[in-house]
Amino acid sequence: MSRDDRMKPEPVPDRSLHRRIRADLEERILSGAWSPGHRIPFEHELMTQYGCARMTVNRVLSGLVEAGLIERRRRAGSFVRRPVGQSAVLRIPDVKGEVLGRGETYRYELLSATRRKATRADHARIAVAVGAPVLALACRHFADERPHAYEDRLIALDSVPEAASADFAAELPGTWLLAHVPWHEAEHEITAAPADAKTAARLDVPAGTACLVIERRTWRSGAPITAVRLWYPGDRQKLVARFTPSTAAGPGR
Amino acid sequence: MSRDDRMKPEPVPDRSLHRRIRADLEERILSGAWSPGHRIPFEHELMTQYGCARMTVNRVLSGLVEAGLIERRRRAGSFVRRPVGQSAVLRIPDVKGEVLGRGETYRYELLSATRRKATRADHARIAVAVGAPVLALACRHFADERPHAYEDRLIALDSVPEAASADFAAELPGTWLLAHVPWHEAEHEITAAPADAKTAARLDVPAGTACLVIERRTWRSGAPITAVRLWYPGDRQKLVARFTPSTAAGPGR
DNA sequence: GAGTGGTCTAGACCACCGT
DNA sequence: CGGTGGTCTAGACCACTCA
Repeated sequence: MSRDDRMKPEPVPDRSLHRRIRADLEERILSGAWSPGHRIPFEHELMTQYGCARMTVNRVLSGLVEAGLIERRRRAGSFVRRPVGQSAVLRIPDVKGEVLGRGETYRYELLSATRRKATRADHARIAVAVGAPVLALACRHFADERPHAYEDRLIALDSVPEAASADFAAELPGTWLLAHVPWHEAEHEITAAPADAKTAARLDVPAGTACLVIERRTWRSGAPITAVRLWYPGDRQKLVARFTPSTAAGPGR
Repeated sequence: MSRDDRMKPEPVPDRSLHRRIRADLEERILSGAWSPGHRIPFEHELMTQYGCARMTVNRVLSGLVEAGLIERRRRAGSFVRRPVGQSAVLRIPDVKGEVLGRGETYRYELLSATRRKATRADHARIAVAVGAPVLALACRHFADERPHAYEDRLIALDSVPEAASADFAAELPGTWLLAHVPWHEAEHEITAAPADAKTAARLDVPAGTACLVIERRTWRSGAPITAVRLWYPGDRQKLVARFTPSTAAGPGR
């Protein structure tokens, strides 16, 4: 209404209208112009401002809710949320890709592959039934011919029986699993630990070296798939996580 | 059409219709019933299946795109995406909340607060102009009266001049900043490192102890706000990240 | 009671792209 | 060319909640 001609969707002036509205509102929130607690305009006000239907602004505002930037209360209005504590989107690196990405040569070595029955320790690690068949793998990742990471992996064969016949000397277990088990839920646990003698030897560092240890457990439809523990000498590996409010975890979702 | 009575939105049968459709589709994708590359039904097919308007299924499918679960191509259809490598939503714990959450007592101690001009090292750390005023803080967090974390923080006073007069002996710097600098972008860097002699003494652990080190840099509208480095004895702290495809980073967004 | 957001409809026009 | 998704409209009814 207030703008020139908004009857035709315009051949993407910058982007679509709802994207421009979204960007506008995000900018105001991120810059602090609208600080936490601020009540942002009602849908019908934004409707008038942008000369569009309510559905359009509603879609934008719903998106902001999902992104955790605002919260909405009936009868009251929409409000800028207080920054969500500290959450971040972390990229857990794919070892091979990460090494190659730094321009170093990559090599992978399978140290051992053992098929056995799950122990009590295995159960504690990944909740696979004690006695169920598992495949235990140990391998090393090299960057420029220096040991870069040591990988200790368990695969639940009940969930992924095909893994028993896969050739993990030729193919990376992680890659193979990703290709054979489409979607999954995962949990990552990140700690620092001193390398024990055996691990230190495998990584070619002094025993006790501070290592970054990433343990990843993977399920599919609740069934355990794999657990993998990656040891990186601390000075060799960094994890980087970026936080922007729009990537932050939403409210309760 | 195929369902009983879909004229009235029904008083939330389970949830709203679009949520149920969303859950249905997610389930099929997550379970692997629709594996990567699978073409999911066209909008008009879903429309018929659920007896709703195209706008409704479109909203669901757009959401799945944003969540990174599917990709859509005009004329071709919508397809299940290959799992995104390894990304996860990580909760960087608020030290105080995390300690209290475990039922331990929490105490905070400010060791030093120094106002000075930014050095070259400060610039490298947080890109504050050399010579600009900064506030350097050192503090300790105690859990059950044992040192739990050592915090080394830098605040750019050009960006947050009020920080100069804040009483950081009484209030946690992180909390204070969160309340005074509404939204921000942040970057986290997670590494493992052996504790140097000074840090080890502050944490009351032997020198060389493997520590989890989290460095967080925060900006607001591109201007540096603060950088904080947290040292946790490795056996004392774990970071946990959960990955579910719907929280995974989307395609290009 | 009145005003807000939550949801949904039944259309519509367009851009794009594969055949 | 035809069919797909991308976007938008102008309504509508409802639930909730505050005054």
